[in-house]
Amino acid sequence: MNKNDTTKSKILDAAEQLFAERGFAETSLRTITARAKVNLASVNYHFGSKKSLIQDVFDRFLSEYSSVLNAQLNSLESNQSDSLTTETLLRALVSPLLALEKQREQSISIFMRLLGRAYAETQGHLRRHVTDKYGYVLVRFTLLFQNAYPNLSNDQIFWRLHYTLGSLIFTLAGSDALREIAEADFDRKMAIEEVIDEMIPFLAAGMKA
Amino acid sequence: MNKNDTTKSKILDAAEQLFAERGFAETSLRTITARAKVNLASVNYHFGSKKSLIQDVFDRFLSEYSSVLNAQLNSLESNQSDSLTTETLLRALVSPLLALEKQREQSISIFMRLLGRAYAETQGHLRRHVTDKYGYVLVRFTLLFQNAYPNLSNDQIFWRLHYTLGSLIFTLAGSDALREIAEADFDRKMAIEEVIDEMIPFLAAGMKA
DNA sequence: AAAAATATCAAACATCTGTTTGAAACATAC
DNA sequence: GTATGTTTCAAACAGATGTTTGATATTTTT
Repeated sequence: MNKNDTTKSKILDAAEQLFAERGFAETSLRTITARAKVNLASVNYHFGSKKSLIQDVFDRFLSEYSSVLNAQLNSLESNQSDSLTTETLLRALVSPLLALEKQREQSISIFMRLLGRAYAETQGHLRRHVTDKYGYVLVRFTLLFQNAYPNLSNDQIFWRLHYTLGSLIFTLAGSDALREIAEADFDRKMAIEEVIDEMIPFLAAGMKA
Repeated sequence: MNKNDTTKSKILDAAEQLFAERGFAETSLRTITARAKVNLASVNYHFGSKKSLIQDVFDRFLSEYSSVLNAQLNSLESNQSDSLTTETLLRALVSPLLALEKQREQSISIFMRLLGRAYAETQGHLRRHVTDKYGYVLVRFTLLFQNAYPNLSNDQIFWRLHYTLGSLIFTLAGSDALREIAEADFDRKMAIEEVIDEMIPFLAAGMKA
């Protein structure tokens, strides 16, 4: 059987999409199993509980993302001896998302809405799980920026990085809706790549301010 | 009886805080009425339904916010004949939040998490309600920026404004948690005003990029 | 091919959800 | 002070939720 057609991954696919669309609490296991065309009980059989399913959805996405990102940072570090430019670093942050989009044939906004939701779950199990398991990616990124901007203080780097993440997550999470509004106003539907191309100079200018 | 001690406003207060902390679906009417120390049935008596309660929570916050913001923009427009600086406009956007924080003795992050949640509710009744009723504030803001940057195209203004909103909402929504992390790293707890003072140059540089 | 382990299924379970009800308490008007 | 309208309250309601069960089917191992 194809690896993407197992009951387990059919559930993950359906859950990922529905969680991004509606949120965690607003998505029932019955809705998930209906879309995945599997039996209701199979969620608890394969994942144990809804909580674990949510974490597994994030694990699948974040492990794919951070492995591509880490590879990208490795090659950047080895090819360039001196410090990297802001634009290059920001592209390294975003491009794994575009790669994932192509590979999975799924909008970036799905992933970003998931991330945004994890972020909003300030008190929940999810935020702890994500930061425990993938916080090192953010740390690595912080170090690269500290290297690129030796004249900025550490807490300035820290905060500017979060301003940047806010822009990225927020804009990309709403990019589908925003692009529709923009289309109505300006008679042209932008590609997601164009939105990103517009955003990176904006963010780079802020980082350098 | 004090206007803030009515059953209705006790429910609004409790709901506002709980919605921001946990989300809408994750907050039951029983949790709300327990914290507000009122009877369960009083929510449906005073608000009709949970849906209406959610909308009323937003209406209370957004009408207070946008009335202060509009007043601020009015006085800015009348005092300065030529176009306004980015920094001034951004301060006008944020300062009503600081005023609300003082007046209500409640963290800004509560309001911002509420806004972020409304934003995440891409398909729900709430997003429509908010944009229908308060979208004009955003339009007014867009026009001011178009005036300040006549050389930028309209869709550039549109997108940069959304990058800015993303940074603002995301950072301020997580400001409590972020300030705690920053405190552990740098041995100093920043005031929310300091975070904003750091953020405005960042955003202004992006707008001007 | 028999045996063992794994996976699927329909049905039931207990619990929690928003909402409604009808009576009681309270406030206001005449 | 009685009558009228408004608000509070405990209890019940119907429906949805995550989870468990035990039987059946499927796959893997021997």
